[in-house]
Amino acid sequence: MQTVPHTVHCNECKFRSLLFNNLKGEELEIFNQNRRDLLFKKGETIIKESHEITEFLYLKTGLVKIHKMGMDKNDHIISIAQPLDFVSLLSIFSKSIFEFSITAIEESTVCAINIEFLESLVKSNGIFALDLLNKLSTTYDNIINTRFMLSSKHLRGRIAYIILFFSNKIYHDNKFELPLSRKEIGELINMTTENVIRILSEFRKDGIIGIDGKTIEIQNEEILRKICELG
Amino acid sequence: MQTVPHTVHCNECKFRSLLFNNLKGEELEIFNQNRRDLLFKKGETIIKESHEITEFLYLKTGLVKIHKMGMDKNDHIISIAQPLDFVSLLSIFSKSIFEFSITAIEESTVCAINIEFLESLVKSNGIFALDLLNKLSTTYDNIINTRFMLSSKHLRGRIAYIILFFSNKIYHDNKFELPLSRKEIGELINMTTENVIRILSEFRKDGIIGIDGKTIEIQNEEILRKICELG
DNA sequence: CGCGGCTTTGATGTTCATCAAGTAAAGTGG
DNA sequence: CCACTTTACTTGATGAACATCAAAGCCGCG
Repeated sequence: MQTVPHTVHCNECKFRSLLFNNLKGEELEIFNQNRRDLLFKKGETIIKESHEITEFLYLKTGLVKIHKMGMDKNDHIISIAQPLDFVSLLSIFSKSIFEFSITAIEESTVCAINIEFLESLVKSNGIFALDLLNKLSTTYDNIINTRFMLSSKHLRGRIAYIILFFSNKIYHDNKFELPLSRKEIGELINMTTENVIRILSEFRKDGIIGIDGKTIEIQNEEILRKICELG
Repeated sequence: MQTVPHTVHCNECKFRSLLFNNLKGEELEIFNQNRRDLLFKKGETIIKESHEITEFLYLKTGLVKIHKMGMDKNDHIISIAQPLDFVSLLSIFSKSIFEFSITAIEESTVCAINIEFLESLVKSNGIFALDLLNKLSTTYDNIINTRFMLSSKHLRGRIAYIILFFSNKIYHDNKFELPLSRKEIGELINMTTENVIRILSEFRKDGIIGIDGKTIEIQNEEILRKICELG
């Protein structure tokens, strides 16, 4: 991790519209003084579960995984987050320690805001509070709905889902490089590494996708969608 | 469903300490005018998913299930909520329609507050907003953590968990009446009705629990805990 | 009284995890 | 830079966990 100089004042930040649009003048000035920018390389830990919460972080560029160690001592990935998802919002207002770990799966930059300052802002600016409630609720709903949907699918459906997820939601391209290892994909959609590989190979043999190492190319999105929906 | 007369003014409400402790005098008076009490019998629908959100509801007495229809056209129970869990808080700030259904599984009374009034309160009272954020975050965290834990357990572990859940968290008694059918238990912990029955019988044969219709009595909590933790 | 829903048990088959074993790739130290 | 270790990837064989199917008893309700 590396602290980087503020490239832009909050005034000019393109993420301002996200949540901080209602902050004006002096408020935004103080805001700018209570934040710092951080840079994480691929694989670096951004937040470690059970550590104390002192800052609220949000992702400006990159890609991260939200994960947690299960009782089986294996790691489980709860969600993948990209910019505009408010990654560390989770559990920030409910506990004094983080419930989840967050790790960069691509080089990521993060804006960190002092948590006490954020709380004082909620108290003094009602519209900001409402925006925050809205964003928080949406983030959680998405996680619950996704896990809910995945849990009623078979292996093939889950693999299809995750390929479509990276293609449509993250990279917006039929061809992309998987940011996760086969093992991590298993941790994300609840299956063994062997079966991740097996089903990817199966899809390749059936001409649904092309595989070259970590590069995936969707060759038949129609079928992939059907497998995702029915499987 | 039945609208019942206000039994007590918000001033005297024992649930005030939950969330509304910071409302004083006039604020609380207006609050009292913007709410109504509702009574639901066992089995009645409190909230239907995809319906418009006009009120924020919270449970004063009884027990409810939060559930949702899956793509498999089967119902899935996401969580069981009792008084002090803020049932309809979920998705209230993120969408204009409910994401989930809520159904009474025991006779329940609910306090309903106009949603626009609640929003105006968030805007004008920062401490109330912070309390709400806190409660919302806790509610969601609990759901995610519970589902997370259940998903890594085998059938026996899940059944053990649910028996302990009702015994320790809901009824505070070794002997209790299940508020759910075998089918609903399956919907809650993701297994078929037949397997719910099979494993309950197994536990009975092993002398871990006693079963008489819907009445369950825990006979060996030690073992049940071990099955829950290891299974 | 009979119908539908809930419960129970057994038999069967599918899905998936585990085990084993080998290849490829990627880091590590001399 | 090359031997060495480790980590990631891949495929097949086996068995366990679990869903599905079938059949029958039970109970509440119109």
